[in-house]
Amino acid sequence: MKNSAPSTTVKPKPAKARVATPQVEYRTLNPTKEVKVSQARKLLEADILAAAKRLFAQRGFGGVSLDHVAREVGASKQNLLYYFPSKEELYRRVLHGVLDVWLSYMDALGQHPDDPEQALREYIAGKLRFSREHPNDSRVYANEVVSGAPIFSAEIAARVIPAVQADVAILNRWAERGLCRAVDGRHLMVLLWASTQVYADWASQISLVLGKPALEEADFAAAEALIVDMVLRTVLLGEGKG
Amino acid sequence: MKNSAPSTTVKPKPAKARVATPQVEYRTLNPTKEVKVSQARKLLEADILAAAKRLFAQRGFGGVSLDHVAREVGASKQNLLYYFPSKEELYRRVLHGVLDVWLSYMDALGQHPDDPEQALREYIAGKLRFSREHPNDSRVYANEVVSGAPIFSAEIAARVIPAVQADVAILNRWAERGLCRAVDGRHLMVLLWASTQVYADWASQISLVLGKPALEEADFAAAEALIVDMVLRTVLLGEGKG
DNA sequence: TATTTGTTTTACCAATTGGTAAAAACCCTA
DNA sequence: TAGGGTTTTTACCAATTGGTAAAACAAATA
Repeated sequence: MKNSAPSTTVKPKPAKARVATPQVEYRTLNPTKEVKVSQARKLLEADILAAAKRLFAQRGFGGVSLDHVAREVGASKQNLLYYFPSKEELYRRVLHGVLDVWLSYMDALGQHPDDPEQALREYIAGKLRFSREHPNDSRVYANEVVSGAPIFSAEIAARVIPAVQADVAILNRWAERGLCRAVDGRHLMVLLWASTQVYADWASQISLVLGKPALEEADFAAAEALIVDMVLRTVLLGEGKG
Repeated sequence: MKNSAPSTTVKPKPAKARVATPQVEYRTLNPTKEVKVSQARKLLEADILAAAKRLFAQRGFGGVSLDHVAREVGASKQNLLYYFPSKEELYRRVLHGVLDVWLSYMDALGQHPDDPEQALREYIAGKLRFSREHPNDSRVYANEVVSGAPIFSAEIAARVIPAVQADVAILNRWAERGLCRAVDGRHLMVLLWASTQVYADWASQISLVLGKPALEEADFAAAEALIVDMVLRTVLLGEGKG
């Protein structure tokens, strides 16, 4: 637990294999060395961000210490602070990346301007793919929003809200053109977020409900089928009332 | 900020007005004194639990310090530790209360064994009422589940899962009796939780979407209308396919 | 090779963390 | 009013927190 002896013991952990998503421009070089040394340093930054994301997802901002993040990547806290000047700045950087990913899975509605069914199918599929492929991004986002978005409400207002409004506008245009039923687009969007992201954020409880240790692809497929079914029944024109 | 001078300065804050939900048995006494003194002491415990719930909801387990909770109710940390022997025990007590409330809003399905429509309407209405009336309960629960339920997975498995299974069984029986369509009840329950609790957990973002500082009753009514509409279209027998 | 630049380590820091021990104050009842 | 139980305060504690300063080390460049 406590390795405070400063000078005698050498740190045994040799900076751990770097496996994080790079996001750093590669130069093609000598393939014998896995990555150029200067490159490896740049990678450390991405590595720190990845570890921080994982920890923030699990324990929230207040539940994570810089030392914890640093040890996770085999660096010292002071070394981490060389790359990120403060804990809040690190968190902000993580959130920024999360928001990028979040938004990148959200642009399906505009891809099919004349086909509500196809657009909604792809939107739901994309959002569920986000939950499956980036559960920690989803959880970091959820943590921040549940906390009242103390750090990121401005960025959400600037980047998420316009995207939502665009989607709502598309829904309204479809309704005007008689391509679909008129529903409250804002609440529909909320419902789509909720019902898809819950498969990342609540994975622990859902797997208890399903009686298996972790969610599998078939579970996501079943969720997708149900959500698509519900949404299309509601939004598409049909024999029903209203 | 720092009031570490121990002996000279007397704490100015005189233990703050107690307004928490009592949950403590009252004896009817002399109404001139608001509550009997010994009663007030019992109230402190409920007060601590209420403050802790609020803080845990906002900042998660790791983001809350005992000192913070204690100062919120005008007591000292050591005094708090007299009532709750450790931070984890305090958290556990809060979670326990939250789970009680959560479950108490979940028993609507069995109330109408022969009327799926009415049962589902009331279930959705009840869950949305929970989000409106107990947003912090919902957020504490969400925080714990997002974190992977490290403390409470056993209790969830013991109390929540059976309740869900009972509800799923009811849905299946309805389908067998031809009262409704056959859907995957487990995923339907997940969807119901997600789409109702999101109005507590994501209130900050939803109010941004709706362009108002806080959610109003009309917003919950609109949400209820949409969710009920979607669920009934999907679950009830109708003209549609499937 | 010398120097500059970029990176990491060592050594600190004050404040806060959860928690303990015991003295003091309070309250009720005999 | 004296005693006993309950509650609160005072006084500590070691460990951890986020963060700073500067020395030491490594890399690229002149």
